[in-house]
Amino acid sequence: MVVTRFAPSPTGFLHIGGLRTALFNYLWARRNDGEFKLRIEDTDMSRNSAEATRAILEAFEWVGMDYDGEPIYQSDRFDLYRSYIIRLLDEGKAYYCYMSKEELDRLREEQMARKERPRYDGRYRDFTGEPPKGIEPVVRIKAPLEGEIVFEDGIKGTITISADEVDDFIIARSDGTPTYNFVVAIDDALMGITDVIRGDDHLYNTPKQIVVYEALGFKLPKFYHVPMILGEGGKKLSKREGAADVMDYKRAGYLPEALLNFLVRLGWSRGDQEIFTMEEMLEHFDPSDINASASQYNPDKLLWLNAHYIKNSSNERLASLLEDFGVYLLAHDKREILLDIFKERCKTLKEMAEQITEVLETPKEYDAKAIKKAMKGDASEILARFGRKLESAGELHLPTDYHSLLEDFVKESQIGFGKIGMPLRVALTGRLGGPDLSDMMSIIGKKETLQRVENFLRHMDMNYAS
RNA sequence: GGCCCCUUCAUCUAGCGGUCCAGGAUGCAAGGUUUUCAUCCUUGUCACAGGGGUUCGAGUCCCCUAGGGGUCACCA
Repeated sequence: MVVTRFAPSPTGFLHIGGLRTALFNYLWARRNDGEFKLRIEDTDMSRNSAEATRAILEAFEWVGMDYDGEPIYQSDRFDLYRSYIIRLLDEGKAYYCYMSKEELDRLREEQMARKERPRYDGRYRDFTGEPPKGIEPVVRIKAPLEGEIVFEDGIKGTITISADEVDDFIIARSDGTPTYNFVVAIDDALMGITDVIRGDDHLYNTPKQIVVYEALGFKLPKFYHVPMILGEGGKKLSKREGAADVMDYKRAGYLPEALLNFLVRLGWSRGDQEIFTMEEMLEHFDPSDINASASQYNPDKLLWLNAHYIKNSSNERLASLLEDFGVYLLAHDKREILLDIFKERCKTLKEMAEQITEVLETPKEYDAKAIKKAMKGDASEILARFGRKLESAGELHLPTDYHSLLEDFVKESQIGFGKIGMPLRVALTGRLGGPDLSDMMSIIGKKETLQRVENFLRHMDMNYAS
């Protein structure tokens, strides 16, 4: 049985690095019919917030990842941690250290002055005398004095760290509260976590946690330290790149499956495959295939994937998603045409909403450059003539109806398509570019088309009359 | 700075000693399709960080150098 966990500290929103780690854990657990658990690391009472926890849960819900059981809050488990501290104290595997913060600071300064690594010197490790008065002691665990701490990392291979890199670190503060490396080891062991997949910024915590595991006689899980996601240029991921809230991606019009697909391919691959459905990820993901080197955030690829998933979404889903962006299409009679057209051309839902709105609304202004290009010579006249033809035509509904009308017009007038195409385009949207003219006319209807032609001709008269 | 980890196109990556004059994808460029823009299709551009070994043979193994990242709390 594989049991994994995601263990964020609720100090802010969930960013994509965290989401990727969560995804890896989720996939590996689900692939093995195991369990994926959530643990909130809130031992530092001054820094955590309930709001942050809610934000993390919200992000999970958006991308569709579920976890087993209820989230575990470390703040609920202080008594448990306390009992293990007492046990280690009783067994002589941990001890009270009466060194004050000031003394410790002084020691560190001296060590740094001597160009040594700041490190607790173990002065209370075997202390048996009378403890100094007026000091609330911390509890330190006895780390090995010599030798090496060696463990197998499923991604990076054998990691060897010299014992003198690991000092007798504090497991309980002077106020009695337990510290991070201690509680992580206990919780992982007690929760039955078999595979720890986490960011490689935790690589150096692992030997410390191993000290705890061994002192308590717990079985070690497998460790996988996933390289970080770097920003563009190979530097730390910045807020405007991917360090922002995962929910910002929703607000920017990304589909959750696009984000997940993007993230799973950052550091992991399967041959040449780029597109992965959740089912395919579930079928193939293995943390031991994760690359040992860091990867960079690549917004272009995310956009490409998002465009791909938009194209392959049902119109019904898109219509309902678009409501978050102020576009209400569920009851629109030309909904299918509209969505068929725009899902082919947009990279985000937000962009789609903007472009749909542009077509649905009468242009408020006309691009001067477009006019210059489209309205040469007798363009106004041609457009007016097209208007009259449209008016006198009968009932028109489908894009093909409008298309034949346009074709007839071009033939009768003995002009190229561009002669009417460009002016009509500016009349309809205010600029050059955009969807097929027949499609647009069909969507907005005959009446609105005529109205826009008329509006535009009036605009030309008023501003460009010669 | 000490320690640990990493190093294939601009970017994500394939490659697990010969099948690699290094493959795919994104980006970029050109062409085609289209009434325009976008999509789409085709083609092209672009890499084994450097230097030593090991080996009949190295992108693949080892060492060194350089570069990058991480970490050194009574934070998590």
